[in-house]
Amino acid sequence: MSTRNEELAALLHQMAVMLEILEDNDYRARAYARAAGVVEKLQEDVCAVAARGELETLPGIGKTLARNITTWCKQGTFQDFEKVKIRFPEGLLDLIKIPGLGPKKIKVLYRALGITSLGELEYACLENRLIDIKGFGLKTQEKILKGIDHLKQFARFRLSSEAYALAEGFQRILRAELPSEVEIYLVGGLRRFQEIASDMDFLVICEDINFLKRLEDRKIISNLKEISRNHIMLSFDGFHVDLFRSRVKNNAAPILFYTGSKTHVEKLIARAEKLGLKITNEGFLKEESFLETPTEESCYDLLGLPYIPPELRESGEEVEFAEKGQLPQLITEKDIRGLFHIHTVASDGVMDLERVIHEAIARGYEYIGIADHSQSAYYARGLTPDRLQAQYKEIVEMRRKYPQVDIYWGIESDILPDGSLDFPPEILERFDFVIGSVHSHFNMSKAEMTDRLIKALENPYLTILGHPTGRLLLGRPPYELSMEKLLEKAAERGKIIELNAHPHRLDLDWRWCRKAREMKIPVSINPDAHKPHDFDISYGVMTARKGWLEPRNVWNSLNREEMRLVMSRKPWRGA
DNA sequence: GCCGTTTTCGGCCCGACTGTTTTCAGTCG
Repeated sequence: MSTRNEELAALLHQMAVMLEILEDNDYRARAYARAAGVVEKLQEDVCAVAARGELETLPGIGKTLARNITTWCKQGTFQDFEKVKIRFPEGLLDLIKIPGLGPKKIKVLYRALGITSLGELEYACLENRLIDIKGFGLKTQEKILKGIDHLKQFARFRLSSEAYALAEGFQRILRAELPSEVEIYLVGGLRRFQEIASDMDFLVICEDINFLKRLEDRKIISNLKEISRNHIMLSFDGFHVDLFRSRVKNNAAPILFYTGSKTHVEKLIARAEKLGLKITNEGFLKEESFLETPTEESCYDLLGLPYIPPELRESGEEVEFAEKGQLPQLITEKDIRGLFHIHTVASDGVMDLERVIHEAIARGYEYIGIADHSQSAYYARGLTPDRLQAQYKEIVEMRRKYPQVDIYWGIESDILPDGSLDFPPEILERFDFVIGSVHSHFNMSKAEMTDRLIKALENPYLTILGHPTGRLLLGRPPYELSMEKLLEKAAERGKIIELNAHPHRLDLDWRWCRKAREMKIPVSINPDAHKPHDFDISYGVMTARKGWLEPRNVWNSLNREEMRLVMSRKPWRGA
């Protein structure tokens, strides 16, 4: 599936939302939504199908959609879309981000109150204008206000994946603009791999900063502000940028200084003092003269410390570990030998089983674990027992066809509100592994949710606890639970905890990874893959690194033979 | 807008929860 399919799917989806709000025929909207899903799941390039004139053979795509898609392939848009877009107030789409507001309610707000943006909606709420509308009330109004507040609070934040993409784009532009000898470095929290970012920091080593004015004139950047001689603020693509400047070439001290964290640097400064050294944002000084610090390694070397990777530079504790020579040997992507938690078209993935296998082989993995949704996850076409049987047959066939990779058969089983898994033991027993995940009933009390998950961990068939906190970064807060109690139970029962590598989740949080490591609970870095791109687990690995994890702490760093052995013994089932 | 026929139009994915109602519509996973 190409990105072109994703692009078209996004456009069709937007069309569906706009139609649902503007028009009264929901089914026209639904047809576009359905088509979006079909295009997204399509295994080949949609425009190749269009070129063959075979679009109408796809389910949910008739004459009109076939014509529109064909036009889109040639022109990047189609007339029906443009017509609707002209009639649709731009700011209205933002409203869908507010929890509890769907197309129906937005339609009412638009028609009854003429609301077309978040700002207008907030104002209407503050004037109590929502409570009189049919279907709305005080609670809804308060919930909306809370949602707007939440959005505003997080509006300046980006997922790390998005922030890195922006940082790369910004660096590319600077490189094109600047003479080749100018050095540009990403520093700050983003370099230390925080899971969400409110800004990005760069260090530029150069004399002349007039290039920034030129970029502002060309509207590539905006809000240019000189805070001090060596600190400039600006906006790039709506994202806040702090640009620090240094003039000394081949000097890594400012890189270290601006990468932080503040606590980390303070610890280094304190250590330097004891050694008769001084650290500033300009360099390392001994008796008022600068020392050579061409690399960060040389900086740490002057302090008698081994190199500390940026992602570890947080609380300052890492400096003490470095002093004792006890820094972790951090996991790398190369250490990951196989992937679990992969969805296929059998539930809500877009890849068929064979496509998944090709992807895994192409990426050099030694084993994979298929885990589609279970029967309760109706919205995700969760597998029923009879469909499981069909999948098993397919797995057996693929094992024969692709002996170069080990294929494990698993399930992502819903953890039901009472803590039970979604299939009886006689079915669960047949899987090589079982991931248990919460997908519904999030609003339980802390005690209830903890009990629910503990009961799931007590189930002998559960192998991995999936996305343990359920958080969606910048989207949904984690559910209330006692992570300490969960980890204790996991340790007691030999269970594995997932580190969901999806950039929206990164769950287990890196702060808990360290705890899991201390408790010797294996962490599995899982892609939760629904499409080929999701096989990229780099953000999961970075989270693991930030959580001090070493290869020995990570379950899927086991090699093929080691994994075979574990799978044959299934220690999580107990004695 | 699509589909499957009862060929020319009516029906179109589940279930729990919430907040609104006073029996249900909208949202969410």
